Amino acid sequence: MTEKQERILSCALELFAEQGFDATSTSKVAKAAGVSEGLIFRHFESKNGLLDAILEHGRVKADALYAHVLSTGRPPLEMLRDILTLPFNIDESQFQFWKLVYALKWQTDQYDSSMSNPLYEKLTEIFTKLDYADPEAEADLVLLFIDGLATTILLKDKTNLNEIRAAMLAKYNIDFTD
Amino acid sequence: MTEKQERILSCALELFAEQGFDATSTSKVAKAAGVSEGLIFRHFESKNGLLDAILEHGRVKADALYAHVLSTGRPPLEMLRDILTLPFNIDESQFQFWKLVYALKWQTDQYDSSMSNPLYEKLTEIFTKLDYADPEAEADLVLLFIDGLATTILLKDKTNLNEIRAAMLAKYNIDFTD
Amino acid sequence: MTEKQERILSCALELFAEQGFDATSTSKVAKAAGVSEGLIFRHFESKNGLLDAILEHGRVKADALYAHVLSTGRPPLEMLRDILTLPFNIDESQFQFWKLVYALKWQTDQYDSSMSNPLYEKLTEIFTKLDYADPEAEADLVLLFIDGLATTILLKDKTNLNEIRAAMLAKYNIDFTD
Amino acid sequence: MTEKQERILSCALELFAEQGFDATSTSKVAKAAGVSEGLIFRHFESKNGLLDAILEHGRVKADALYAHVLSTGRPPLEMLRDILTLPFNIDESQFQFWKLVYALKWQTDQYDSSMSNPLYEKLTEIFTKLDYADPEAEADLVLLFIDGLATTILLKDKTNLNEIRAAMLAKYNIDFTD
DNA sequence: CATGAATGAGAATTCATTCAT
DNA sequence: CATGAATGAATTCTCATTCAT
Repeated sequence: MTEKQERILSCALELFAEQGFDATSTSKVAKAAGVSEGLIFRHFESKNGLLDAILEHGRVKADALYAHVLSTGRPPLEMLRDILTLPFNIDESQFQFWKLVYALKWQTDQYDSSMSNPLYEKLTEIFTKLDYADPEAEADLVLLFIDGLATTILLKDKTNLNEIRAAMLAKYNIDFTD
Repeated sequence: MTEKQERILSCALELFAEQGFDATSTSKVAKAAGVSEGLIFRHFESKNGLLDAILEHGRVKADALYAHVLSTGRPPLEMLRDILTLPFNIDESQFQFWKLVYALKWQTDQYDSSMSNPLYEKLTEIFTKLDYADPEAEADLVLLFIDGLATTILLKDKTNLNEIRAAMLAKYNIDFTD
Repeated sequence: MTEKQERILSCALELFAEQGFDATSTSKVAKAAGVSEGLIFRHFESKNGLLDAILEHGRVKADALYAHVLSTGRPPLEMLRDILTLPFNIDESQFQFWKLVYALKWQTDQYDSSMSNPLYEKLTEIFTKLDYADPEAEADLVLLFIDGLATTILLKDKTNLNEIRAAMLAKYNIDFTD
Repeated sequence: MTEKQERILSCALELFAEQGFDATSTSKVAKAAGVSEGLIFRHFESKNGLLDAILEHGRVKADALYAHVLSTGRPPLEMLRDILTLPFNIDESQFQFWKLVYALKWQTDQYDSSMSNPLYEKLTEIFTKLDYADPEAEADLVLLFIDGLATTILLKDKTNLNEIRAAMLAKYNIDFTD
């Protein structure tokens, strides 16, 4: 991967995340990355190819983030806490990626549950172990929570996130002092 | 408002909601509504004007929906339950409107908290009455919940919404038998 | 059909015929016709749509030209003479159309025998009546002749066409004094 | 001439002949030949340079084909027969070359009579010897015949070529049993 | 000799918008 | 009120060509 290729990827991610995929022209991307517009197509075939490359790129990092959380053999409550607090750990470098992912959800035929499916299965497992009456519903509820949390973190200002986290964990009777 | 005007509004809402605002051309709207493209501009001045009209139109209905929930002098827990279950009451006619609103949130400079602000204040009031330690954080948490819920309802299939609702209300110790 | 539409058609025919379809950009056509480039697409959908419109337009005239030649109940030799001399009757207004048709033949998947099929059948009929040993081969030979003739007339200078016509008709023992 | 150079030439010939010169990008040629795009320009300077090389390459073979036909001191009728049947002798290896040559004829400023001029002069000579009234017209007629024949052979299926050949030679009273 | 990254001009096509009727 | 012809700018994408390695 050449330097220009990387510059295209990161500038495109930034613009797609901030302005939306449709609202960002390839010419804007090229200008931002300081390359000719043609180069985008030489490397990524099409504007959608560029998007795919960005998502693929980010998925790798996302998988790493999941990996720890999903690793086997840990106490259920600890895992639950980790899952519930996932969105709090989106650092600067991943911020834009997730913003893009969440924005794309709202575009028809772009919604892709593959990002949350492994979480869903793990959560069902956890709530089964914790003897919840309806583990699937609880898993859905947590995912829903995470979606709301991600929306809040990615879109609104993050002034009192800590308080929100505390209130949230309290709902699951999780000791949040860590 | 003429019949054609209404047809433009409803077709545009549908297309904007399903395909995205940017991805929907005025020509598609005109074709769908069975009117000339020029008419859109005569009535709504610009594509953004059309969007504004749609949002204004929907806001009226949304306000009606809020009105009951926000009316004063009701028991806090009842109000809380009503707020928490708001998204479950999005009927067919409002579905597209909210889908559009949520999709627009992710477009820069389109985010508009005006839709949730009155809720926030009411929630703070409620949690203060209920003697919560951090009413603002709880209010934020509920809004966040609602965002997640809306995402789930608007984007995913709605198979086990009832179970999710039950699990959710249980978290707030609300008797959900109604 | 508006005046601009007609100007697009005739300018496009001229350019396609003179420079080739691939070598003629829609921007050249627009400039030649004195219209905006967008108008071409509004009226003809695509560059290929424009080509189709041109061909359709010309086919009507071509059919008229064929009509007389293919009309029934005339002496075989007279019909044969008329067919053999068809290319000599391409007037100014049809010149470019046929040049385009012949040029397109050489583009893959553009070859379309529909233009010569009716002639083939009529010729077979004629040579059968004239008791030729192999009417199909003779029909093919005449079509081939016509292709060569068209090539000559459309591409080369037409100085001694009359002599060529005389020599040609002599081969079929046709009295060419008319 | 390196192997890659040859591969470029033959792949380009094939693509130019089948899809047309304008419709064939240098990138397609490079891909087909399994070489880098840059190599085409190193060896042939430009896309037109590549075309020239192809034509030059083919002309050598064409000249060889002509050489026998044009050789002096042979009976006129025999020569005439050989010329008339030239297109029947286009073998596989020359097929694409002639297809390209004929296709290019229809592109402005590409028409080049140099390929047929020597034939014209020889034909005039032949018909003068055979005491035809108008040798030039007869020469033109034969060339025209050859153009039609080439069109037929290069574009249409070649099912009954033998019958066509027989019918054709009969027109010139040539004994075709050979 | 050969590659492949890179470019800039131009290709077809789309789009929001205007305006005469 | 309503149409549809027309525009010009912008968009995605292609292409011949250059050049450092």
